[in-house]
Amino acid sequence: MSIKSQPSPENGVDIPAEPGENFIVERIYKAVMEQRLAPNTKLSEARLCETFGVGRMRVRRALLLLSSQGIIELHSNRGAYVACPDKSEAHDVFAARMLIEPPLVRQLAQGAADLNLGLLTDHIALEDAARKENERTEIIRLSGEFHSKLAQVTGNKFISRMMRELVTRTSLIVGLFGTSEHASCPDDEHGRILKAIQARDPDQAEELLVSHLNHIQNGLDMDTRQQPQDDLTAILGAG
Amino acid sequence: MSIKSQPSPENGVDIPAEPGENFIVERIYKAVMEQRLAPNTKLSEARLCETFGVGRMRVRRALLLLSSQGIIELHSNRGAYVACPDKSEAHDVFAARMLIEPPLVRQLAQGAADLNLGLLTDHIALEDAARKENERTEIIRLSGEFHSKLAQVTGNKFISRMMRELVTRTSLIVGLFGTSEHASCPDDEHGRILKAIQARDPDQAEELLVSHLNHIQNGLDMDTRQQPQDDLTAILGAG
DNA sequence: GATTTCACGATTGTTAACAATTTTTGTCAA
DNA sequence: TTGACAAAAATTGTTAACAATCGTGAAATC
Repeated sequence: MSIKSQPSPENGVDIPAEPGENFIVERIYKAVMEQRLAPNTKLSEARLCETFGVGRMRVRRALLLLSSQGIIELHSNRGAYVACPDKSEAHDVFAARMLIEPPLVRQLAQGAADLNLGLLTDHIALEDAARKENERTEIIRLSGEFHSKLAQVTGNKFISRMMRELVTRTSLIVGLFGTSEHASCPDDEHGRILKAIQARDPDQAEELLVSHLNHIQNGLDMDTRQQPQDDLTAILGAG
Repeated sequence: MSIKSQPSPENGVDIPAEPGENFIVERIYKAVMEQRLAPNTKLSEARLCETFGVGRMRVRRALLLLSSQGIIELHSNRGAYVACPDKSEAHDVFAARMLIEPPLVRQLAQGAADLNLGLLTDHIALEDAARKENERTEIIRLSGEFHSKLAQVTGNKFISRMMRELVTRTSLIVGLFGTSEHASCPDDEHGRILKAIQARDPDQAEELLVSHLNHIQNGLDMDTRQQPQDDLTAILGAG
């Protein structure tokens, strides 16, 4: 909301003078998306204050926003913890995605010519590059972002928000229950979905997407869990 | 989040000792849903403080939450205003609903037998009653809530949240651009949709829903606007 | 040795005063 | 009357001190 958080031009150093709450939200959001912040990790106010060099008010506002997005959970008098979806929530997330994404890609495949599919082709390129370089966190983040960008090309901000939330949640779930390393988004399925969209083939696009989502689900084992991280500054400071 | 906001048992009076931020959020949310709070109405902190008998902190937290749900907008140093969707946003809302709701009712019509459709039948009864009594605000609110409840019967909290947000936004839009009085949700279309669901007829359910949404859209005139309300205490105090 | 109790430290929740900004009001001149 | 300008009032943003709560660990008791 406020504009102060931008790095001011007269500021010689690269460090922004005053990170706004949006900055903090984005930083934590990104860390969660890249699975650098494990579920159940505690986010203490004091820690975040010194990490971002900000007063407690900003941190608290950021935490409230994050909790309203379901990224963290606030326990009264006990602090903020990275959300830790259970089996039932995981089921709901995939059910919601199965409901929304098929008609979404179908619509894209039928879509008007003025759709900016370049966003997606560029993204696939990024994914390929990251896979070649074997950059784990980058691969994970881009894997999720592809689905967000599917929504973005509709240009509809509500659809984008919904998908963003579902994808974030999925990232938490995969981090919690994922088994094999490549489970997040196998091979080049994204590329094939995009090709089906470009070929204006709604049926195939939908089919590819559905089996893609199934692959992700099948890579989950609902009985294994990770333990919480703890060195926040290292995790949030650089990213 | 906190539990304090419940009216305590030992409290003889009906007035809750300390309304939590959830209470404030719900109250304002409801006022918006019933179109008692017009778009662009200013919600000043001091006003809300005395209306709810609460400190400024609670009010600010509530406003932040409401803004994250898109119900109000926060302008830096200028305060909070009830969201005022423009033509483009209105288009996006209906596009999003057209994407989500058809597969949703389709799924309900195909749905497992354990779905709690009683929630919907009860709701239709309430709508009929309100229509008979000619209670304007009640009719408006129930009209929107029907669609929220469609999502609720899936038992999926993500789908419910999405629909709730879209329905709220729709209420703002209808309030802003709606022309005729009965435009909100014509006749007994909800009842017929429910019947199609009960009859396990996905095609008809979807068709009825799509035409229903079209009716709502057709009742809008994107060139007329209402002016802001101002007596907050009267509006929020009783509802 | 195990369990309960209590007190301390650490963390979160709240309040009130202060600072900064915007909006309004009043004045003066054209 | 209208417009610009300046002071004042009202409103929002921020900070820091204070209060309340929770977790931990030591001491005491069984």
